[in-house]
Amino acid sequence: MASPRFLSEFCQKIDGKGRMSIPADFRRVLDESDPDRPSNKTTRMFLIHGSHLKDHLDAYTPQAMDEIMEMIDALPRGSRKKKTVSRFILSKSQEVEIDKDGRIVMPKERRAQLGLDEIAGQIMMVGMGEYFEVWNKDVYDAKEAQIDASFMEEDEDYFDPLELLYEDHG
Amino acid sequence: MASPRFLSEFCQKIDGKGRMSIPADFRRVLDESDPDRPSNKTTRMFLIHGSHLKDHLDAYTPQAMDEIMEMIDALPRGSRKKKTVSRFILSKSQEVEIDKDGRIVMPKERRAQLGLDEIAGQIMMVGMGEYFEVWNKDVYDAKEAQIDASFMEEDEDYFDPLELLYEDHG
DNA sequence: TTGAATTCCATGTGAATCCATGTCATCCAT
DNA sequence: ATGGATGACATGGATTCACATGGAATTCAA
Repeated sequence: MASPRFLSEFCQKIDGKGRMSIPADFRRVLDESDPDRPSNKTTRMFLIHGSHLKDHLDAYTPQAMDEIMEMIDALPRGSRKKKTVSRFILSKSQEVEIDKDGRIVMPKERRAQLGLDEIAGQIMMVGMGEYFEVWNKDVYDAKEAQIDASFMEEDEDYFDPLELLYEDHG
Repeated sequence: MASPRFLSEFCQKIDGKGRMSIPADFRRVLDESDPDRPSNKTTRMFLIHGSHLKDHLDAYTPQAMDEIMEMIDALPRGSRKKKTVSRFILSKSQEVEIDKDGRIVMPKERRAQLGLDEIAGQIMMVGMGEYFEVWNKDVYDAKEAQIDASFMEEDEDYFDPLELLYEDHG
């Protein structure tokens, strides 16, 4: 993957109709990752909400989603593995379009899942390189505090995630 | 790493809008580390602010950041390690551009984090070889005094950091 | 026909850009 | 050596523009 990556975090509002802006930085990544998209077509992305993700969604570029789907295709028909992956990924994915104002409409069921049903709230979008995560901001804040705490107590006074890249096993 | 390194410390002002000059010495390192950058594009750098850094930021060249990101790319999709590193590094990184006056705008949340919200203050930039650190000057001064003191008491009357380079395990 | 979803337009805020000033070191000519 | 010119660099102000977001208008579906 030499394409641009999703970096940083962005907090956006979601209104009662489920409309939310995709951060301009993320939009650029989505656009650039789909270079031969005809100019009359809008930018698209894929939302995954398999139960393994629990309390958030993953958002992928069409390109990355293609790669994943091709890897699934390559698994033998009828295999348990293929069925499991298909169940968790394919059946739990949906495509959404970005309108000319840079917004998507979050599907109703997703809003309910994130605890945003019928109310306007705050969405946190979290860059994870090849994809980004979509969270209810309140949930994310809590989760993050919890993760930070666990790493900090584990490693006492010193912890640097870069060191993980040089460990043998993980 | 054969590229030029970030050396020395520099103190600069940051204004109410978050604008701050990157020291000319550091700018040269950034420029030289990105030799095939098209001349129409401005110099860039990456700021990392993961919670492991606590009270400061790390600033990387695009080149160094690419190396890190490629190591992350190489990890398998869905693996715990990839997710952990992505969460601590990628979601806590942002690209900033250096304008033609040699300045960046420090993002608002970073200013808040460093305790520079809404006020003009002093920034300390500290060369660390491959990257440099960005501190609120007041915080840095305090921290440095504290670090110096701790090493001196720990090792009584003798301490030389160069010796660390020859220890077996660290 | 009525509610829901989609498209279009309006606007305020913050970011990017342009221009101007001041300061300091270096170089050159006197 | 001295004084002045030159240029690099840091920094301040002002203007322009992009973006997020709210609301209205229009289309679609039941």
